[in-house]
Amino acid sequence: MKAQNVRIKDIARLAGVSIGTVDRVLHNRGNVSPEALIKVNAILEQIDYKPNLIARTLGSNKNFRIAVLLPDPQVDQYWSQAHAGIIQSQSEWAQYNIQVEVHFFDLMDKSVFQKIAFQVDQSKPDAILIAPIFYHESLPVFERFHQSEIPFILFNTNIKEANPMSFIGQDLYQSGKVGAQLMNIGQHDPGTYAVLHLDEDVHESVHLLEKERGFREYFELKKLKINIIDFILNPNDPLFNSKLDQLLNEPSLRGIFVSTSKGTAVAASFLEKHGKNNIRLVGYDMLEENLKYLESGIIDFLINQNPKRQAALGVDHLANHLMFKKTAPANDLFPLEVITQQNVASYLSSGIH
Amino acid sequence: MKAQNVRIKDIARLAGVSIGTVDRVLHNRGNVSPEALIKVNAILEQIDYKPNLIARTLGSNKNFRIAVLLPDPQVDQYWSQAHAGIIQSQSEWAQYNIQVEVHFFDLMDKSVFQKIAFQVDQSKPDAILIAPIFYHESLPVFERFHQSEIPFILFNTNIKEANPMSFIGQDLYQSGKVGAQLMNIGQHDPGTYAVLHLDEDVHESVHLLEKERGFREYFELKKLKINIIDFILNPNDPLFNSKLDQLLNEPSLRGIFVSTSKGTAVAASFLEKHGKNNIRLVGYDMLEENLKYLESGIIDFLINQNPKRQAALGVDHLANHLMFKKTAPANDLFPLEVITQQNVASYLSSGIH
DNA sequence: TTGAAAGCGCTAACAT
DNA sequence: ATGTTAGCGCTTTCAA
Repeated sequence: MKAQNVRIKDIARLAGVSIGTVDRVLHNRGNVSPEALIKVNAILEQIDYKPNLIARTLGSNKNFRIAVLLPDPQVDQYWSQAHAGIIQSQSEWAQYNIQVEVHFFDLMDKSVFQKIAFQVDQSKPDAILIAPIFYHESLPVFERFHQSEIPFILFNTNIKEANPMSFIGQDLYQSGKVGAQLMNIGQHDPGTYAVLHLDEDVHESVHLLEKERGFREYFELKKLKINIIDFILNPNDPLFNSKLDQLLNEPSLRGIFVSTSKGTAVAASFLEKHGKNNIRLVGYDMLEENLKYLESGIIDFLINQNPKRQAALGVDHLANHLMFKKTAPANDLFPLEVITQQNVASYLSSGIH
Repeated sequence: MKAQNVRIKDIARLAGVSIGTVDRVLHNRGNVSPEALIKVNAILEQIDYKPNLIARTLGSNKNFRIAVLLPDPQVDQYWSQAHAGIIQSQSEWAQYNIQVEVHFFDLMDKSVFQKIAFQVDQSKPDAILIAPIFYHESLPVFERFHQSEIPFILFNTNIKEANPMSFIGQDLYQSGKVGAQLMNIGQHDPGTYAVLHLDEDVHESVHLLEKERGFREYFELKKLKINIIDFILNPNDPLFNSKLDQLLNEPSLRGIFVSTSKGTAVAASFLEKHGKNNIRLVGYDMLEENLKYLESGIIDFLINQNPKRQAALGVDHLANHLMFKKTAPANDLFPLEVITQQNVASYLSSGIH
């Protein structure tokens, strides 16, 4: 029942000053004479002082607000998984008097995004976690955050110009290379491969193309001469069905790589409809529909972006920053998890996901 | 700066008793009159009291000791990764006055294991984390732990009879099925597959055979008629080399599944020596040597058991149990992570691993 | 059986 | 500029 750490009180005694002075030195609060400063610093250099964070938290009895800006989880399961991550960390940090408030914006309405973001800024939260889906609309938002000196973390989508506290997400280029490798395993004869960007909007297209770049580069580096065709398709396009049908009738087609989570199930449904069992399908994320097609063998691989953990970690980083002054990594790049029929259950049951 | 939770003080005021009495009721410490009990419980039922764990920790200024029993990390990189996980959580919990002490035992010497385990038991730690490599030698150890009423968690190796607080690790049967699937992807013609259990000792053989069972079952369920041969080999066996050479000369050999992390590199070196590039190799864990062979393409897939996180999580569960009375899950089954040439970097760089 | 009070280590307001 | 003191919410001891 001992092995005590050094306390402020001890430092004060050793330096021959009061605990108030030590506290001032430790936090650079000023109002301390050069002599006192020297005495205290002398002790601090000899001794390994680790502040008791528990006591600090209790003593300073602070309340923090973390605002989260998230696409509406009602519309998209990917974002509802992210939301689940927020909910989780919300309850974890409640005991530290950190309030996590979520603000949704419509994936289809860019103007609303800015409006909400500015409102959030005006409400002066202590920190912000944001999924900046809309590139152009985000830039002025980041500008505001910086003006208001509110620390913020990006997740899911990286925007270099944002200059955030940190980014949480995956390396999309490398992600595309993983997709290509999964496509290539055990495929011996050359053929045609399709890269599909299926999305209602092109707002994410920059990022999606990054995946395609990785995908293509893989085959180039391996010096594999194959035929790659790409499509940027809006499922609401009247020509959508005919275009996909046409693609599937291509006899040399060996595999399809879909860059979006929602699009993965769409592509799978087409493969199923056409009864194409020998075309490899690689897509993204553990959405319910995707899991169904993984189970039935239509989808061969899913690359898991783990939105839940991304979101939860975002809140954690911010909370640790506010509460314990811990610095978050500038880039928290997530592993590129490969999900198959055989390991999917282990991912679903593990508490981490 | 508000949104306060209910405090003990509030409950005391509402119930018309002192905070001491409320505390006694909350912790069933007795010495409470029926009338007081009723009054306090009445309030507790109306109100959602969530104790401030920070304050509790500080108030009850306790010291806990967690003992970890681990194979010597000097000998085996797998265990040095586990050790790294311990080190990490050690520093995280230090601020809570929780001391994590590690005790190593020799992988080659079962008798030492028991001796050390009994010593640990006698030193009366508050909780124990143990990797029970030796099945028979472990049973009496668990017996002692139960007698001493020391809560303990198993990791890496599950022993049903141990009746521990929880087990942390992977589902080995399912792990074997993943191995089989990775072996099977894109393999069209039937052939011969080898399952290799390469280990200095047979102490883990029960568990290794569980992997083999999953491996075989995969092909049976898929109704794929292939030829599977298995070897239990000790690398120190004088016949070891010739046996492996013989295997590699089998022309119908399509793939090798190695059930141990160390054995994976051994098998890889043989494949390299024989210049066999078209034999698929699936093994375990991100040991340095394995990563080298993954890089060069000799190893096709690694299944990651994530010893570091297993160990760290073990300490976390115990610490949360002691500190915050949180109950750990009875089984914390880890995802069966698939590592390839293209996603290995993302695993290495992600802070989680 | 009960209430009062000291203390955990730190912060922050308040005298001096 | 410096020391003192009153909290933060809880545990634990000590009188009553």
